[in-house]
Amino acid sequence: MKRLKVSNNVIRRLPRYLRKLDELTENGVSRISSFELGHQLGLTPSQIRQDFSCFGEFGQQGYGYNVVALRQQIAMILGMDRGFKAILIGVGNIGRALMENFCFNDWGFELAAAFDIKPALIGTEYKGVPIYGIDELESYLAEHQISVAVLTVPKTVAINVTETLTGNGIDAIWNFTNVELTEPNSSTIVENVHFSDSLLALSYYVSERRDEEAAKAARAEK
Amino acid sequence: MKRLKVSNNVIRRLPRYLRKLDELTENGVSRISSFELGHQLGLTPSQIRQDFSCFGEFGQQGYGYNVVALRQQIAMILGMDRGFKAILIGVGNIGRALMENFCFNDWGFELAAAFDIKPALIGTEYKGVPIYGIDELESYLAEHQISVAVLTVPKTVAINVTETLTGNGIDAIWNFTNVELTEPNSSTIVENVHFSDSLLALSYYVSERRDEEAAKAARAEK
DNA sequence: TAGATTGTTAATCGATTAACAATC
DNA sequence: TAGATTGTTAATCGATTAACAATC
Repeated sequence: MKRLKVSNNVIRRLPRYLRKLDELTENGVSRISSFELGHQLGLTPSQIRQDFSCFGEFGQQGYGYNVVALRQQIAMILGMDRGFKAILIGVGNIGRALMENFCFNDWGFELAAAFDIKPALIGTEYKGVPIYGIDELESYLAEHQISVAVLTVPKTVAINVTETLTGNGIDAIWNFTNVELTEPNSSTIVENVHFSDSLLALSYYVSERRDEEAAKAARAEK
Repeated sequence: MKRLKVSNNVIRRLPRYLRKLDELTENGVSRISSFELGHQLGLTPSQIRQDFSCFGEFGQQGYGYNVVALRQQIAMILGMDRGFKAILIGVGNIGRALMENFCFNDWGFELAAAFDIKPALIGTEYKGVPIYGIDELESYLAEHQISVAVLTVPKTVAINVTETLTGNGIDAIWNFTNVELTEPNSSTIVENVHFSDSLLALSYYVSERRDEEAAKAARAEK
């Protein structure tokens, strides 16, 4: 029953497998080998089999993997069947964009409530989700079993709100602010979505390519 | 002059260093050792010195690193001083949220234009950025030197738009759609922002913790 | 049965950590 | 000068890849 700790690298690949399997299902593919799956994802067949073997035996020799069954296993591993509840803090632009476009249900989450400080928003609903005042947050958390807080507040209040969240039984924070919340002391799980980090990595690779091209051109001129 | 290829892991840490250094500057800290920087970021001093040494010698024995100077070096490594231009495709909720909230300039980018298919938007401006029709995209790319396309279109048209982009000299795509664009054939740089992958990783870690707690409780009961 | 493909063990490769001489 | 801390080389650790017996 006791499973060896699975490395973060493996965990980060699981959602990609899930998306690919969904895509295969959509296209009517019902079985796939580690060779073909690896090819489509840019991974080696070995790695794929190693990854899966962290959690059990999902394939069949000589056949491969059943796409639907494998998808379901991975969904379970990721906890998509647990009905985790989430709340969203900060109904600004990013908050609204998430409420409108991101389908929490598709990934096994229920967005139960949102919180903001703006009086005009409090008491209203947005996309079927009730919006409460930020001062009601503490009592709300006491009365409801909430796992995840989606943090979409302005930078300036992020630390403050985080303290309220961690102090009142939130398991994890999905952090969209630019603030680094990963404190060494806290036991709260933090998942950062730092747009800027992503863009800067892109920027590096574009720069690198430009330099390579420039070097090539310089060599050609001589 | 020729630098050994730097690993992706190192590149992904650079933006974190940058943010931390900005925070230190804000707090009036002007010098820092690899020991202290590592402590604040949850990394070993060794790793930090190794990372920097991929790009040069930025510290001083017995002193540490000058926060402002180091920040500037990292910014250059990431290409933040190159004035890369970007365009945004798809002025929906996510697109608008980015245009409103994400400060491209802060990270060295200029958002030069946006494109959409909706007639009501075409010809207007949003946050100072002109919006053109999607049919003008090809001629626009021919006339302007654009490095990066921010892809915030609906899933259904993502592939189509991508082909236009890659076929007309775009270096990189910052992909906010749920579609996996990393084609094995294309040479375009793709940086994916998959919200769902991030949330599912979070979901896994919450599940794991819940299981641990349940196991603990079960043991205590015996 | 023969061919295909798994799950797993062993080998390789790469990334992180430790150690230390150099030097501010 | 003495203490601190770098940059770098060597040692360790972990992740990926290769190989292959098991078996559908």
